[in-house]
Amino acid sequence: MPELPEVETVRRGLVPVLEGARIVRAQVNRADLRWPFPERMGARLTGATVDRLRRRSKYLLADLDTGETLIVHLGMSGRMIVSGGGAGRDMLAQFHHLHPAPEKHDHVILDTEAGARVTFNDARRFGAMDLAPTATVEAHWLLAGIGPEPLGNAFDEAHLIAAFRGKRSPVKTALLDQRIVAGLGNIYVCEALHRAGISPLRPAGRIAAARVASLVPIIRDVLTEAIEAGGSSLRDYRQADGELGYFQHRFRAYGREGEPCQTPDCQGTIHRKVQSGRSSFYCPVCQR
DNA sequence: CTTGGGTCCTGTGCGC
DNA sequence: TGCGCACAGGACCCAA
Repeated sequence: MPELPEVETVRRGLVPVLEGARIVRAQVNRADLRWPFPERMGARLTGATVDRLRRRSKYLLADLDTGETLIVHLGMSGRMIVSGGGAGRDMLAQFHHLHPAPEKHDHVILDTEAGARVTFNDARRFGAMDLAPTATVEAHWLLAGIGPEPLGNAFDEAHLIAAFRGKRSPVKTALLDQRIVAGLGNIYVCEALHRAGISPLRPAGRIAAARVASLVPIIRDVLTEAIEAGGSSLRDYRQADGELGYFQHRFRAYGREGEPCQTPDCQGTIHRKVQSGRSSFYCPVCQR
């Protein structure tokens, strides 16, 4: 499920629970997700305090006071469910230190000293967890090749123009390529291309530089709006489960096959076309 | 090197 | 109500 905005929403939901919190129990219910868990993961987490909870692309990074960083990827269906203890939690649950009954696919359960519980649930098991030294975590094989953060300074017009130059693959594919820009997935690529008026089918290297440049602020806007929509309901800790929040009602293209295009003065209809196994939603009239 | 297709896994929703 | 199928927001791996 989660792309950058959802992961960022999850991170913000987890910060009050995990930052500064000591993990007193780590229950690991299976040996792997997409890849094997690191050796003795439960033992290496137990007793550790989370100094900081960061995000890089679609990865959550929990820096521990042990010198290691817990790397978490939610895959397609991963959720972080918060229950029990800590300020702002459900009062009844806080009082009774109650946690919801274990559910199918609850793979990792972390309990904090303050009585909160964070449960990693992932039905499809495309998610991942690993531990790496904090000092070199950016060089971890999962993170090493990832491009600039789209909301950071390194993502700019010059970078995107250079990255697209000579590329024959469709712009849809190029924007999904995490080496070019971090954190975009199928939904926000569809949304950004729709706003930019660029067809997802167009080869990336055959888009005029000015139009490529226009994608930069559009990508920033789409992601920022989605984060704000997720963040607007963060008072409810359940938001930390990574659901799409209210922004899904604001999609203009994604999931709107057959609906009229929302671009002003455009009479087109949103079409769906499968590109390398992924659905692209776009308006063939105003996206060229 | 780039590029496209296959693949991992379970759940859901739809048509019949 | 049951069954089969298409599809789902990611990203690695490999063949060409």
